[in-house]
Amino acid sequence: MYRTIQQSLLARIQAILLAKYDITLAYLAVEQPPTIALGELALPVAFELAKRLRKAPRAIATELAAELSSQLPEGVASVEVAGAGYLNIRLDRASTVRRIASDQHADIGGPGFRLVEHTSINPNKAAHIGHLRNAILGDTFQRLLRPDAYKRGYDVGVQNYIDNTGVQVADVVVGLVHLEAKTLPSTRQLLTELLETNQRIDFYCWDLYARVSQWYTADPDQVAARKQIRLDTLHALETGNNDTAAIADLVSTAVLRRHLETMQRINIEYDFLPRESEILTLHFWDAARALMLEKGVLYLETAGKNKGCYVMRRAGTAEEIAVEDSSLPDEDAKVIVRSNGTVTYVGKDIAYHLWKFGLLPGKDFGYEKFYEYPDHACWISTTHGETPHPTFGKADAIYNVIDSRQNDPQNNVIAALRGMGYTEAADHYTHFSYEMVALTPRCAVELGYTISDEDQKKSFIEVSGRKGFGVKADDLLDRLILAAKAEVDTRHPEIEPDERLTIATQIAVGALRYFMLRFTRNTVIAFDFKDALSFEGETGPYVQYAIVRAANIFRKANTTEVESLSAIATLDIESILNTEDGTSLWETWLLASKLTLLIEQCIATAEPAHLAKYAFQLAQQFNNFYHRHHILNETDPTRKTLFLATAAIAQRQMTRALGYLGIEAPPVM
RNA sequence: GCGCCCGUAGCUCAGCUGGAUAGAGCAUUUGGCUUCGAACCAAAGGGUCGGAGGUUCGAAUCCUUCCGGGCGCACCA
Repeated sequence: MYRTIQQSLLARIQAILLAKYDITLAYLAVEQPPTIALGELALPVAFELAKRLRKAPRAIATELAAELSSQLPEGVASVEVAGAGYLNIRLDRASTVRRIASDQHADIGGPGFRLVEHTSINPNKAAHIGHLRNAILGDTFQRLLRPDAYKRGYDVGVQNYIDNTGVQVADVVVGLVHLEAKTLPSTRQLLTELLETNQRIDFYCWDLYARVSQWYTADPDQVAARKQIRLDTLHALETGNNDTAAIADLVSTAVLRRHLETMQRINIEYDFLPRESEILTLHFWDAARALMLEKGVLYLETAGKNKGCYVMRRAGTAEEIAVEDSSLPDEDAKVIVRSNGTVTYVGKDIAYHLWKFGLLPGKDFGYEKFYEYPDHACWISTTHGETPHPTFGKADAIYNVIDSRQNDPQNNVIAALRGMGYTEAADHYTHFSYEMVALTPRCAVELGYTISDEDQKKSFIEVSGRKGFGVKADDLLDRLILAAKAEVDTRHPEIEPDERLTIATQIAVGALRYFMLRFTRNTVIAFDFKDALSFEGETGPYVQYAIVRAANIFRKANTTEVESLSAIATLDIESILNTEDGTSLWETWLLASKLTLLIEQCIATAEPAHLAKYAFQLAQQFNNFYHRHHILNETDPTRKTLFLATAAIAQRQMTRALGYLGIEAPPVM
């Protein structure tokens, strides 16, 4: 509702500016005054115009106020000039509250297919907390975009890229074959055994991957030979149709399945899993290469250190330097095809992204169902595939949730698209970048790792799959559930154990998802169990608890949220809202009405943290209200009805906000 | 050396495309459960917004420069 009022107000101001001064502003700032006593909205537009109109800001503001007052937009009670020239807007509290109660709000959405890629864990080890941040960011963003009961939304596809033929998978295959002496049949047997004994294959690989990484360099005499084994294994995976590739496929598919299970525990689902193996075998690169050559982005280097390679001008380098005005080779160019004819990672990524935008002529994946969720299936790429199948490429906009260390490669892909003339695609390519999750030295010690004196002094230490150094996602979740379960057990011994576990899980997921979302994307998270396991203060459970409290009120009052909200339609709430006491109620309504605004902001800035903050603030506001007014004991019937409606609106919007964060509200806790 | 990011209260972080008196959580101190559940609320202390210039009516926010820290800069993925 707040957004609706903002929009109509801005439209009026623009109309006035045009009519009175013949001015059109591309952007009009709206803020909220520092205190509600000054009003609900503030426009600093008079400052902006002061120079252009050669007038004092206050004089301009006075003129604008007069124009606005002659015909106030709906819901606006008064306009006044304040400070050095602010235009402060006061809303009609009662009518606005009624509109909020009837759930009027601006819509969000539009045409076009948007592709969100997130998670993309190498299928060679267990997911860790860094992967959790990625997946939670991506999933939350996807929820903000997707159509739902609250908004029209956008058509969205969620995909999780699987690098099943890369070095990381090759490494565990080397481990299985050369450290564990596994063959294809015995690998198959191992998988069955692990499954039957309820062991996690991804955990098994976690240790094996760390072991094999050390093994490569453990014996100085063997370094060259072992490096060769690694390369041969990688080559076998890329070629396919051999036992080594079959082992890789078995293991990576089993690990992938585990990743999907882990993510499902925290309410994350996918639509499609494109795999690198299909990008190779379906020859996406060949089509991309032809296109890049045709567009002149890719060229054969004939001199210098990159002689014999196909290269591309690196992102960010000035165009003047690169053009062939000088006979000197561009030494800084990015190699796309090596002198031995094989394609690099960035080359494959360019092909893949051409496909995402539907720009790769004659190429598409085969598709088959891979994993069933309660209300939809997740598809995976294959060479042949089933028909019919959904369409996943041909996106109008894409969001790649990839950590900031991949900044340069991502920019190279964008530069390639732009260089090929696909400016639309390049403009709608968002690298949804975020900083890593590291461990505090204290946390590392707590986990039993020995750390150097140098690391001890740092504020955080980077995790490393190669060293087996990190916190596994499932382990963290298990610990969170255990801690939440202990609380629920003592608070609610009367509830059935199964239900207590369900509630504990909801709380654990709430704590985890909120923890990952409360930091803005470019903040490095220094992970510590003490903070992550907290259920108090600025946490997910704090918001969940506020919702539970509200729900308890309706249970005891023997009414519902919907009834309470409709009950105020015919009541005289003006007299209450316009008192000093009513101001705190009004502030709760005002904040509750900002949900749409926040969602729009999060989408525009690709920053879900704002919504997490909002959910917390709303819960704080509600808790304050809860303590100030004892709702069920209220004797004045009008006041009681308004109190109930206030609790209802807070509950409704908190529940919605948490929903977008992927957090459920437990019935009790 | 080049590129990107960060530096705000004791600690961890917000600060909405520049706006009115810089805010939260944790920690510390104090007060509040016979009430709709205290996973809560209220209050207090705590700030040269890394330093210095500049732009502006106005700067934590934009520009320049310096200091400190992180991450990238492969014919690896």
